[in-house]
Amino acid sequence: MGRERATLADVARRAGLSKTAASMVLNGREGTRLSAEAHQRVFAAAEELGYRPNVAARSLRTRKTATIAFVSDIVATTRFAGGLIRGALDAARERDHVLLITETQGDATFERYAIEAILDRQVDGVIYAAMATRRLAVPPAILGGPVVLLNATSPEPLPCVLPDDEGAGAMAAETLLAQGHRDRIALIGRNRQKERDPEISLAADARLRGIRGTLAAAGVSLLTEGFCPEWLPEHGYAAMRTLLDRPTRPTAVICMNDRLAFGAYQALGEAGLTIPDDLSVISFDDDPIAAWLRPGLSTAALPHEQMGRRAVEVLLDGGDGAASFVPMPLRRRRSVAAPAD
Amino acid sequence: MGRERATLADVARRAGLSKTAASMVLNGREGTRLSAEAHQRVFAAAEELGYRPNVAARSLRTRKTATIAFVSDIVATTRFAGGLIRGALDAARERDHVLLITETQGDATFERYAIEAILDRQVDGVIYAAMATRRLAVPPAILGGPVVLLNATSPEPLPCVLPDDEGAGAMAAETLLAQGHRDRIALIGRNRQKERDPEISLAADARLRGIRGTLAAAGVSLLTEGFCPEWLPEHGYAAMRTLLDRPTRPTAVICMNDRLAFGAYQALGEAGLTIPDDLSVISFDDDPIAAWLRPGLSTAALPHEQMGRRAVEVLLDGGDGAASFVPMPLRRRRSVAAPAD
DNA sequence: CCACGTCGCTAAACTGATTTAGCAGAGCAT
DNA sequence: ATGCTCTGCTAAATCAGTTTAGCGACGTGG
Repeated sequence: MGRERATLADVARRAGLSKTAASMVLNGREGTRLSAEAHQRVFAAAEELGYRPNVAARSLRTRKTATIAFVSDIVATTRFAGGLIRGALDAARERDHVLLITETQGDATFERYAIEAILDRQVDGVIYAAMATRRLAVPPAILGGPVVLLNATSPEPLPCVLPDDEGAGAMAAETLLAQGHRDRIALIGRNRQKERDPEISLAADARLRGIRGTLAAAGVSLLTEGFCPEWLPEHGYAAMRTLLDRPTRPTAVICMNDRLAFGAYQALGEAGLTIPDDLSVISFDDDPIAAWLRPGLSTAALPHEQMGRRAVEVLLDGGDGAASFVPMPLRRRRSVAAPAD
Repeated sequence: MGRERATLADVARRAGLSKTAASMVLNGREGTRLSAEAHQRVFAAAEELGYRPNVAARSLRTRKTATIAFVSDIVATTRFAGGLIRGALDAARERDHVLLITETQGDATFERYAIEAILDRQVDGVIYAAMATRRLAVPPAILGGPVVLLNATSPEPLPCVLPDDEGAGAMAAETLLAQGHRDRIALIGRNRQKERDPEISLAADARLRGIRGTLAAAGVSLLTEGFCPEWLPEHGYAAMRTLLDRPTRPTAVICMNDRLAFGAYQALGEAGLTIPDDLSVISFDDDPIAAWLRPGLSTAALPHEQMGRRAVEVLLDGGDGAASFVPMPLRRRRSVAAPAD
C-alpha cells in the first residue's frame, strides 16, 4: 500500500524551510514564532504534494496512534453488535480516530492474545464491550490507559455506558396503564439466573424493577409472571400457552425481550387470538423481527448505535466518571391497544 | 497504555550482545552465524523482560504492520456483517494479524476518509466487503497493495470471495425433487432489478439459475413465479396470498430469502394451512429467524464466517486469482416434506 | 557602544526497531 | 610470513516524524 508518499522532509524542502518548521506549522503549534508567510508556504507545499503524515513514525515518537481498540466478548452471535460498532465507528471518525477490533469469545487465551496485540500497537484507549448487558472483570493489563466499558459494568470504578433498562421497564408499564390496562397485565420472561447474577445479565433485574415500580405506583400488581429458562422464542411460546390455560386471560403481556414476544405471537396465532384486540403485547430490544411481525411489535429499543457512539465520546472527551445511561426509545407499533372489556 | 515496556536494546544488554544480534535471533533469521549460546541468551533475556516488539517502530522500518483493513459499505443494517467480521477476525488472529474496521456507508466522502486512514496506517492489505453480494467499483487508491473483495466482484481482476448462490439454488430444487415435488413448485421473490443489475445483487440471478437449471434437468418447470419489489416479509406475505388465490395450489414454495419465507409463513398461518403437510417451504440465507419459525425453516445458509475467513486467507496466503466460491450448506429443518397428494 | 531581549528559524537528538557493511580473530594453505 | 577464508559478532545508517536546545540578526534602553 501507499507508494512514494511525500514525507515531511519533502514538504519542508519545497517550502524552503526546515523539518522543524514544517512540523510545527502542520501541527498548529501555539507559541511558535514562525511568520505568516512561512505558514502559507508550508501549507501550500503540503497541499501540492498531497502530504499525509506517516502514523507509524509519529506514534513512535508521541506514543499516540489515533486508534481505539474495541474489545468484545462476542460479535457474531448477536446481531446487536453491529449497532455498537457502527456507533463507535461514526464517533471515532468524527474525532479522526480509527477502530481496531478484536474478539475474545470469552476465551482466556484469546483475550490475552487480543490484549497483547492491542498493547503492541499502543492504542490510545480501549472500549471493552459485552454483547449482553452484564458485569465483568476487566483484565488488569489494559488498565494502564483509558478504558470505557460498553454495555457492562465492573468491580473497578471505570466509566461505563449502559442502556437505561429500568427506564424502559417503567415506560412499558406506563404505556399499558395509559391504555387502560390494570389488573390483568402478565409478564413473560422471569428468570432467576439473569435477575440474580449480574455477571449474566443486568437487564433482567433493571427491567423488572422499572415495570414493578411503575405498576406499584399506580396501585397495580402483575397478574402472573411466566418463568423462562432462556429468552428464546420457544420459551415465549410455551409461556404464552400456559398463560392461555389459566382461568382469567390477561389483557396485556409484557415480554422481557422480542424473541419471547415472537414466541408469544406464535402461540396466540395458533390459539386464534388477535393482537391487539384480544391481547396487547409490549416488549424490549427492537430486534429487526419486531418490525416484521403482524401486527408490528411495540418495543423499547436498545440504543446500540447511541451507546457505541457514547463510549467513544467518553473515552476521548473524558467522561465524568459516572455511569452513562442511554435512554431506550419506545418504538410504537400496532401491538398495544386498550383492553376489549 | 503500555508503560515501561522493555525495548530490544534492553534485551540485547541483558543478553550481553548487540541489538543486531538480538533482532536477528528474535526474528529467526536464517543464515546468520550467531552461536547456539547467543540464541539461548537472547531468548532468555526476552523472556525474562517480557519483551514485545514495538509495532510502530518495526513498521516504520519494514512497512509491515500486521494489520488488515476491513472496509465495508454497511455493517450495522445487516446482521450478517457480524459473521463476515468474525470469520475474518479468527483467520487474522491465527496469522498474527489484527483488523482495522472502517465503514463507508456508501458515502463517497466517508470512503475517501476511510481510505486515507488506511493508507496513513500502512495496512498490509485491504478486505473490501459488501453486505449484499454485488459488483462494485474499487477506489483506485487502495489498488497499490493487496486487495480481496468479500461478497463482491469488480470490473478489475481482483481476487474475490463469494457465496455459491447458484449451487444453493440447485440444492434447494434438488431437495424438493427428492421429496417427490414435481409440477407444483412455486417461486417467491423474482425481482427484475436484482436479477439484472449486478451492482445491486449477484445472488438473485445466481439462485434463479441454479433453481431453473436443476428443475429443467429433471424435466420440471416452475408452476408460478411471484415478483416482489423487495425481499421483505411483507412482500413474501403478499406473494403467498396471491399464490393461494390461484386455482391450483402449489405443493412447495421456494423463497428467495428467509424474510420472504417468514412473510409466507404468516400468510399460510392466517389461511389455516400447515407447513409442511399442506405445503413445503425452502429458502436461502439462514437468518436467525429461520430456526425460530414453527416449524423450523429449511434454508441454504450464507456461510458468512467461512467467507470472512477465506478472505483473510486469500489476502495473506495469496489466492490463485480465481474467484473463490464458498458453498452454502443446507440447514435441514421441518419445513420440507413429501407432497400430500 | 554594549548588554539584553525578541524574532524567526534550524540542527540535532530522539523514538525502537531492521538492515547493511564490515571488523577482529582463528584456521589453513602457500 | 603472508594471504585467504570463515566464523561470530557489532557499529552505524535508516525509517519519518516530534521535540529540545540554541543560533544569528535586529531593535532597544542605559
